[in-house]
Amino acid sequence: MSPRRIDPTLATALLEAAARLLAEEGAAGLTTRRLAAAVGASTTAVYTHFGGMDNLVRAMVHEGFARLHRRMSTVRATSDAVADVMALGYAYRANSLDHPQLYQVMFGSAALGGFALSEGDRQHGKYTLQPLVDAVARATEQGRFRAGDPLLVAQNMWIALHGLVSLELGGYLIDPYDADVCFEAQLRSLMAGAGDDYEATAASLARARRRRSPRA
Amino acid sequence: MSPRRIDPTLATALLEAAARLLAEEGAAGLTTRRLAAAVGASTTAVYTHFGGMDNLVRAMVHEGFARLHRRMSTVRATSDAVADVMALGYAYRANSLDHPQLYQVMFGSAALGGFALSEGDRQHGKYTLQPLVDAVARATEQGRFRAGDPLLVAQNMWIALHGLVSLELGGYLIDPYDADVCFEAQLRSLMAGAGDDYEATAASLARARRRRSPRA
DNA sequence: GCGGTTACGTAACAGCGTTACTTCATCGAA
DNA sequence: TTCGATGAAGTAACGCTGTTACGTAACCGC
Repeated sequence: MSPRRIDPTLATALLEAAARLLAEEGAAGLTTRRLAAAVGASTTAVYTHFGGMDNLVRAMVHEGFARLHRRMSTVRATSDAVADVMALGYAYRANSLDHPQLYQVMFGSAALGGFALSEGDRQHGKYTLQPLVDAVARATEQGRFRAGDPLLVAQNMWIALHGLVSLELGGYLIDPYDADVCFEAQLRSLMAGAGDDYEATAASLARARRRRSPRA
Repeated sequence: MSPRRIDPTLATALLEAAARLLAEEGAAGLTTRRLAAAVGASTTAVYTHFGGMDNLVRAMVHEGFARLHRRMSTVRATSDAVADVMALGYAYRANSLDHPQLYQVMFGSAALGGFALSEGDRQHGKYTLQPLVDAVARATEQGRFRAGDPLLVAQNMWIALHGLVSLELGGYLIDPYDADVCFEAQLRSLMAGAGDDYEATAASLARARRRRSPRA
């Protein structure tokens, strides 16, 4: 086949095709050859533009973190900071469920060609967590959470949220209690663990639930 | 090479070699050919004994769950049920850190040839959680935890623990707070979230810490 | 118009899981 | 004691993977 001079940037086409392949067929379906076929190019395109499959995956992961951050940023601060924290939890989980395969790649739950996050990638993840840290700080100022470092509290909430999403996506939550039940129970437990009054959390949870974004 | 009639059971030799390969070189190092070379056999040995790579992995995962259950079962019930719960948390994390690669395979954090847990495998995981459910039930009876279904409470604790271990093994917990700090902070938060008095938890945590098993 | 750079395709290499097909050792029965 | 069956092992191949050496064609600055 003769060389083609069609796409303005084959790189973006590759990224879009990779995202589609990953979403539709999972990590196993994302191969250089299928990628090349999807954009009508050769497998070497991946190497000229990204230097290898792992760098392409890294670019996708960066985009995933950016989207997660965008999604978290849509949660506005209100006078009920605890509701804000839980609204962020809803946003986090909703984003993960909208892009399950990408989430599993982002957090290592799907090995993709020996891909591993670099130090810089982790800084990206830290940045993503910032809206939650802010909300926790405000909840602490409002006296709902007991005194403590908002970063540590937020990190522990994120850890628990990740555990839930990770096990939910892996299909480990079945039993009598499915992921929805576990999620709301965990939100209440997390707020109580941070110092909020158990009953006060219930009212905030109702507010947070009303603020759920309809779709990504 | 002529056929060999050496091993009493090549199946167990394969499993042992697989465990060693996985532990020493990670999921990427566990291939049929390297496995065959490790036991001095051909790749077809995997198929005659396990019917495929994924079934061999499944056998390893079952062994991993069994070992986790054994480890959890070494935590004895005491008069301080909250300390028991946290001691189980220590045991869970210690077992995971002793077998990090296996843990990541067990919970899907390392794709191994399209391996996926079956319904029966999940029942196995449920069985593993039982010691924690019992401890939570006793903490509830002792009035330390607020009234609620021990299974749901235990499941949420497990979810949070998995989140921590998963992110720790993936190298996501750096920052000012490393995994050790996050772990103990999370234990306190979890107990408080379940209804325990925040200060009472501190004393129980000290007891649980003293009970840590030295090694696997 | 021309030379250098860059982007791309072709073809190949090594390695992967998997699977016919063959060989050989063992065991039970006549 | 010999014979047939069973089953476990090896050999070789298929199709797939990521990756790379090499050739070629298009673009860009002069």
